[in-house]
Amino acid sequence: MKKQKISDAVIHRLPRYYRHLDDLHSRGVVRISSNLLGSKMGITASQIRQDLSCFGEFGQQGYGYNVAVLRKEIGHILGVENGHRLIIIGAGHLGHALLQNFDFGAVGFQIDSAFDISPALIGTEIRGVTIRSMDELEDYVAAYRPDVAVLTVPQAVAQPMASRLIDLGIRGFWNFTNVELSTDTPGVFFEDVHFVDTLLTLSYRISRS
Amino acid sequence: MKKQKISDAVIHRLPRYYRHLDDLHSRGVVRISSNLLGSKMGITASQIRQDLSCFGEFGQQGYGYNVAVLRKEIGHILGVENGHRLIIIGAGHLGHALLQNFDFGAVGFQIDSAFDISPALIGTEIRGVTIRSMDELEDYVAAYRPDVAVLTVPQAVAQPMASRLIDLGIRGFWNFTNVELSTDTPGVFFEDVHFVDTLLTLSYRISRS
DNA sequence: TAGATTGTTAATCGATTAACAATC
DNA sequence: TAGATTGTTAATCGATTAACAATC
Repeated sequence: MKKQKISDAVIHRLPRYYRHLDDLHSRGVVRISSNLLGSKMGITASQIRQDLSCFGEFGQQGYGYNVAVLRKEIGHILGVENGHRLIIIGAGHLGHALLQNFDFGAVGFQIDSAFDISPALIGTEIRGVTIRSMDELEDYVAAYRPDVAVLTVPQAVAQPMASRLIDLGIRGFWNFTNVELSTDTPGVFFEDVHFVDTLLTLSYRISRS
Repeated sequence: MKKQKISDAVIHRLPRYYRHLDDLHSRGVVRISSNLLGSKMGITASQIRQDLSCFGEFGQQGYGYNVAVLRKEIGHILGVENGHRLIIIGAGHLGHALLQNFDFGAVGFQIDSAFDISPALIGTEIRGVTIRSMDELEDYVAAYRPDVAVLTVPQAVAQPMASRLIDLGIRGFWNFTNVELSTDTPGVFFEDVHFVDTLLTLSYRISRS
């Protein structure tokens, strides 16, 4: 096991490993070799072994990997057991859709609360999550200390809202606003879901084939 | 200008260039050097010039790049002028949110129609787009030949639905199902929006800081 | 034991950065 | 003209793949 800095390339493959192992696990597969997993995922066995070696030794010569064990280990590396707590900022159509469809629990997140400015939404409840007024944000975060904010607000208020939340101690942003956010505060992470970028990539590919 | 194969790394930076140039353009900036654009985007000037050289010569020595021109050129490379046509498969919460919030026109896409199986939705209209029954899919696609399908259906029906659409001639999938799709048909592209993966990446980062 | 498959080191490949002549 | 900045070639860096001894 090397303990050098983990590259972004490796980090971005971890969730994919987790997803595939979860799939194998739920289908009752007990063991898998790097070779088999690689062909299932369309990458080389070498890369899988190289990636995993950044974090430890999870396999066994002549046998391969125990699916349940490896799934658990990668889950641990990703922090799915840490019980991160999350608030949703903006309960419009997208926030609503995430609340309704997305299985936060399956990846170890717990939805604490949602916030919006619309009087029509405040006080209502979606899937057991109460929508609160943005005015309560300061008090709420101070009291319950959530870790992550899901940002689904209009572009114009994205950066000010992020800054406000960072001041309150939020350290992770799942950012759906299509605005690139920034901060001077160290230890704050932005994970952007840029819908536009992926659709443009698709446009590029179908335009030249 | 080199005309070798364009790497994925370059392709994935193109939408980002486009987004930043669009921003500069809308703010009235007329010219920009690779150096300035690089510091705005957090990448090196060298990389920008190297990337652009894959597609042509868009700058001028001693001057830099004309923002409007470069924006248009990259838009052209991405195919935003091609008027791609798109159908939405699954008009649940997520499909609904995309219809309501996402500016397809800004990236050169036109929403043709949406499809669902829910009788409560069929026949209704969202932002001028009619929701049709899935039963009409074959006739509709045969008649209007859309290019791309947005897939927001339950996981269980994702692959069969994709296969059905591929048989009808759909060549691009904007895939929100969290299922990895596949096909034997050449010239079909999948662009996945894996919510789970990005949230897990965020979990990883906040777990070790 | 023999076969299989790991973890790791070395080799290769590709992507990023640096340097600089060309030229606006 | 002099200064600025490109496009491109060369150098460096990092990531992927191959190879193989270790060993279950």
